[in-house]
Amino acid sequence: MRTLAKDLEKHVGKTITIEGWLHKKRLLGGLNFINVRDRSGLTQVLVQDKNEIEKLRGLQIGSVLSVKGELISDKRAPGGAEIHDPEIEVLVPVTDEPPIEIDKPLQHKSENLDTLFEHRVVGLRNLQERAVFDVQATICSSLRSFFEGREFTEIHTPKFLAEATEGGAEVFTLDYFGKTATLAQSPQFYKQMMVGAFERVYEIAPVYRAEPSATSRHMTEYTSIDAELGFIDLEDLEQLLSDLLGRVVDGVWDKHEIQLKKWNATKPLLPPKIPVLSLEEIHEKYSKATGENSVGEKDLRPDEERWICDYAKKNLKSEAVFVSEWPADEMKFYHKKNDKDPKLADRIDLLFRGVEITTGSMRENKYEIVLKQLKELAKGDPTDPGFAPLLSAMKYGMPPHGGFGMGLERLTQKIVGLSNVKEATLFPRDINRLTP
RNA sequence: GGGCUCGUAGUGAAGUGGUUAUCACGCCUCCCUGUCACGGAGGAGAUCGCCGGUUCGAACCCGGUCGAGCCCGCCA
Repeated sequence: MRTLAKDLEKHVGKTITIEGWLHKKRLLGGLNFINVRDRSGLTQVLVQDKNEIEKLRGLQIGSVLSVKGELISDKRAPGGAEIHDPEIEVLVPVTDEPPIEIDKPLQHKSENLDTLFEHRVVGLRNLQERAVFDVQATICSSLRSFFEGREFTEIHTPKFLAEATEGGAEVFTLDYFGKTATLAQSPQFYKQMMVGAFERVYEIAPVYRAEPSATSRHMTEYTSIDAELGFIDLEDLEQLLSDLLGRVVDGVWDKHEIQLKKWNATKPLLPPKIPVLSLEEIHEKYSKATGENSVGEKDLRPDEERWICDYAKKNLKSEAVFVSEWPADEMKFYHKKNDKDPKLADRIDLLFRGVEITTGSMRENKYEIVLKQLKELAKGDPTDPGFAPLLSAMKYGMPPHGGFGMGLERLTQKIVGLSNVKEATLFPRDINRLTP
């Protein structure tokens, strides 16, 4: 019967067996300490018997062990208890030195990220590396519980698509039994169509972008958190996102506070309602403060995104900020124009700690208008099998609806405080990397 | 797609023209009875990314090439 590191306190005084990976050796001569890692943490073992310590000679960190012995309470031991007089069985000996250190924090300098990713398989055994993905898993479970609590249905949409796309981002094309298929750059059309069936849907799944972007915030494959819901307006969407981000941050800090401290992460300042600033308002503030003139530009510069987040943290007590009032002539065909000012689109971007993590919008739900916008804005053919199903959903009754897409890795990156989105990605894919 | 920067033991770094290429971590051997970034002594490990050029002499200067990073554009 195997005991896990997290359950040690229940077994003090008993003989137990632990199984896991050799994580650290500290050989002092007569007294020798080894740490064994399992899924729940580390267990310290005190080895004094020369024959037992001899079994570990030449064994590298990562060797798989089974250790049987008496669990003794001792306040000098990390965790308050340790195994004494062990009988060690080496299940899998490892003799090759690991290519990357796994028993102390790794450096994350940007120049050396390549090494980190090249040896990801072994590097993730490092507890501090792994913590990033424990946090990411909690982000996902918090999201699922948030969405379930609000009666969203989780859906799974296809990633192979016919050629027509929403425009904007570049798409990958591939041979599909003689036809050309594309990889989904977002579940946009599908989640909208499913509002007609479920009213509220969400999906957490990979999307693919063929943009030749080599930056610290772009990848060719990333995980998109997509949600779409009917019978709402733009303010409802803002409040939903405010609640969601707050819930995720609370969930993560409740569960991983100790690990986050090791990353020097601080809990983000987030008010119950994230402040909203218009695009033009931000341009004006930025231009006035920096002397760089961005007034009239149809998007935010990366530097502007960083600047306005600093501004919001200092002046609005929020490390997230919504950007509203985007120009309608730059919008996607499925976006909805503002009722009062048709020069504007009902779109909001969510900036968090200097980077855009979300784009959300109200969608045009009237069949004739979507049809018109498709032709004019996307130069799309309504009979194209890529567009026809969406139009069909509109034709047969779609309520006012809206939704958003959020980058899971960017969110993880900003919560942990990493400088490159790839550090928050298990096996990153970018224009230069397809392995491991 | 444009611009800038960087490739030196397994890992991270120092070395800006002079012949045995330096340091730290890791690894190996020995010593060490409370370690927890253990400590001490010794040792192994590098055709200085690759190709060519300049030079009496190149890790260092020049050209090319391959690889990587950052910024911009674009996006989540």
